[in-house]
Order: sequence, then structure tokens, then C-alpha cells
Amino acid sequence: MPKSKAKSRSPRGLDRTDLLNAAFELFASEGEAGFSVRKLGAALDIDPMTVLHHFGSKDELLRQIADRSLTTLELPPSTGDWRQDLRIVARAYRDLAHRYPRLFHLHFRFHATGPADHASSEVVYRALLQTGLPAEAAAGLGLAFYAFVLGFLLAETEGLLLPLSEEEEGELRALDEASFPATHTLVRAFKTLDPDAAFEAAIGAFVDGIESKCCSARPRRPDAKLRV
Amino acid sequence: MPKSKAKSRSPRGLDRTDLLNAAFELFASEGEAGFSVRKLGAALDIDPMTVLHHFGSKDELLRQIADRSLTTLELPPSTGDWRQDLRIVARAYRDLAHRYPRLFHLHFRFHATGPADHASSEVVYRALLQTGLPAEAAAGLGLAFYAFVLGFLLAETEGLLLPLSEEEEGELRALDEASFPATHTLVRAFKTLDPDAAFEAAIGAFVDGIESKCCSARPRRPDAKLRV
DNA sequence: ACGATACGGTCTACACCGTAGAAGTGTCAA
DNA sequence: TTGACACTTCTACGGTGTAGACCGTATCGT
Repeated sequence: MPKSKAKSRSPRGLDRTDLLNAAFELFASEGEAGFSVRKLGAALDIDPMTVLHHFGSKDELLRQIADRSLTTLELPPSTGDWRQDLRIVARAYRDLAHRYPRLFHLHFRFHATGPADHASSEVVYRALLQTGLPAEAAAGLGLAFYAFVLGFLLAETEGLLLPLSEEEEGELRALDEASFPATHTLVRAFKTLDPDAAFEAAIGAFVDGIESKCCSARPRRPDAKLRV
Repeated sequence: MPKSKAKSRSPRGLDRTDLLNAAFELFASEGEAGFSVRKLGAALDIDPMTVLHHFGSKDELLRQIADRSLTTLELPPSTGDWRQDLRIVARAYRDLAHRYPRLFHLHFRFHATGPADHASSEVVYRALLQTGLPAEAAAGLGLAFYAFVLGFLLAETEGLLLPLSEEEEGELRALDEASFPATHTLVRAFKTLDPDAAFEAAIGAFVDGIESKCCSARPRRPDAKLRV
């Protein structure tokens, strides 16, 4: 029996899990700029080298922080409708991004390969296979789906999607109206932009686009009055 | 006449433009990890502080590097067809990402506001207004379009879209086949994934989705005659 | 019971980073 | 000449990640 004691033998009361939890907390609240091995050590009253002794390098620690955040992904059960399932996965990732916005960008640096990730991928791939598309198309669209969703969320967490500030509004309005008519037309809409609606519309467009690509025989949703 | 002399008076032969060019080059070739003010100084045989004197801070230098890369965006003329125009803008950004993959992520850190960006946005917004969608929807979809495209390209430049490696393939195949049937089905497709096709399919799906959202009255165009 | 071994933890030291502040250095206007 | 000013450099400070040596203790094979 290799592991009878749960607490193991740590001279200090700290497990490696505790270290990871503290690191996660510090990174999530302070952001990458406010995170360093030394600061983590100070917060735990621990020598900084102790943390490196457990994780090997700061990079590996960050990788595990990213992994840990993925384990909190809350994936509702499949509905059986692939359109809904794609939306559900997208919303689950968005929820994750909103819970830990300061560390979401880590998911790009360390392409996650944890079990949580595989579970959500399976939902996505199953959904795309249900469309009847050939495997090559399903695979490409699956990865594209992730890239799109994660990309959108990164943009959102990095502040690219915020309603226009006064300064930005001024900059846009200063543009030559003859050369930038569409931009001028939309300035008002940008000021009152609703990120939730934008996200749902974008995901909806993507899903509808996939639908139109594959199985036009299927009946469209009731709100669609028009047909191709 | 404040600028009669092109070269200005620099004791060394270096203009601020030269500094920016060199910084751009160094960053583009070495990546962020290999870029530092000190290294830039060494490469130019210049004191590092000279760089900061011109740019104020490293952060501002990076911002200008990002801006500079955006000025190389090659935007073909509008076709008049909003679907094609959206695709054109997406491809222009992808071309940019492929030319300078090591610095593409900077576009997320510094939401670009340069003139090059306004020019491409205008194309996107004009395209979306041409769909006949209301301004709110057009604005949201416009930002979503950027988030999606940039996100996809970031994923691509960061390596999330590469065909499966042997190791990753093994990891996927090791998954329980009963629990991950779709993943298993697609492993082969992932090994031979074509990023170009995935990108075109994804953008196509998004555009088609927008089309289905608005004006199905327009006749779909067979891609028989293309113009560019 | 007793070294051997391994491991958790610490300490010191090194190379590198961004940059504030002071101190040259040159060129131009008065 | 005398400033004034932009440019460049030097020095120094506080921060970073981490390699390498060191120490105490717990476990194990004998």
C-alpha cells in the first residue's frame, strides 16, 4: 500500500496540491503581471525555491494552473440536438472565461490536453458527426469551433469587446465620414453593445452556417421564416 | 517647415524609425521570449536606454511594433459582394498572421486602433450593413467577426491547429473508445488536417450563417466566377 | 538497529530584465 | 559666448527565474 496517509509527510503542512491551489488563486486574482514564484513564496511564507522544487519550472506551474482551471469547466449533459450541444459547450467555456478572466489566455499558451478537455471535445466532435458531414470536414470544423470560441473569449477577456469608451468614440467620429460611412453609422451601436448578445449571435451564425453546409433537408428552426 | 531634413540630426545614424524597424525584425524573428530592450540595444550596438528614451517604455515599443505589423495588412479592393468582402478581410489577416506569426498575439494585448485597422473595419462593417441587418446586430457581428478571425489565427500561430503529432495521437487513441467514440472516429482526420481548408470552411460557415440570419432573398452565387 | 537513500525544503549565487536618474555630448538659436 | 535642447550613455536599483550546493528527516533494505 503505497499511499495510506492522505497528508503524506510534509514538514510544513503544505501539499503540492496546496501549492497549486495557492498559485491558482494568486494568478487568478493578480493576473500574470502580479504573479511570480517569489511572490507566491512570500504569500505562503515559503522559500520560492520550494515551489520550483515541486513543479520543476515556472512554466510547468503555469501549465498546471491552466489545467486546473479547465477542470472547473461545467459541462451540462448532451441534449441530443447537435446545434444545442455546440451552443452548450460554447457557453460552458464562456462561463469559465468569466470566472477566471485573468488566466484565460493561458489556454492558448498551453493547448490543454486534460481529461476535462477531452470530455468537451467529445461533445463537439459527436455533434459535428451528427450533422452527417464527412470526417475531414467534421474534424476541421471541430478545431475551428474551438479556435473561434476560445478566440472570441480571449478577445472578450482582454477587453476588445467592451462598449466604446468616450475616447474611442471620439476617435471613430473623427474619421472622415465620406471614407468611413459604415463605421460612422455603427458608432451608436458600438456604444451600447451587449457582449452576451454578440456572443450568442456569433455562435448562432456559426451553427447555422454549419447547418446550411450539410443537411438542408432538415427542417429549419421555427423562428426562421425564410428558406434558402 | 519642421522637417526639412529627412535624416534629422542623430549623432548615430539611427532614426526612431530605424529603431522600430530593428525592434520589429528582432521580435518577429526571435519571438517575445528572445526579445528584450537590452538585446535590441546589443544588436544595434546601442545603449539600451536610448531605445527607451525614444519610446518611453518597452510596453509602448511593443504597441508600436504591433501597429507597424498592421500597416502591412494587404487589403484587396472591395468586390461589392459582402460575402466575398468578409472572406477577403479574413484572408488578409491570415496572410498577416502567417507572415509574422511570432508577434501576432500582440494584436490581442494592444487592441489595434491604427488607420490600417480602421480601413479593414470599414470593409467589415460595410459588408454587414449590406446584409440588411439592423445596426445593433451588424455591430455585434462585426466585432464577433474580428474576435473569431483573430482568435482562429492566434490558435493557428500558437500551434493549436497543427496536424496531430505521434504523441498526441497516442494520447487520443488511449482514451476509452466507448466513452469517446467521436474522438476515435476523427483521429485519422486530425492527422491529415489541412489548416487552409479548416479556415476556409470555418469562415464560410460563419458567412453562411450570417446570410441565413438575414436576407435569404439574395440568390446564392455558385463560385463559378470569382473576381480578384 | 543501522547506514543508505531519497525527498522536502532552504540558502546562496548568477544572469538577466525594465527603467529611474544623473551625466555627458553634440547641434542650433540668440 | 551662452544657453537650450535633443540625443546618448552610464550607473544603479529592485525585480525576475533558476542552477547548485546544502541540510534535516523519514523510509527502507539489510
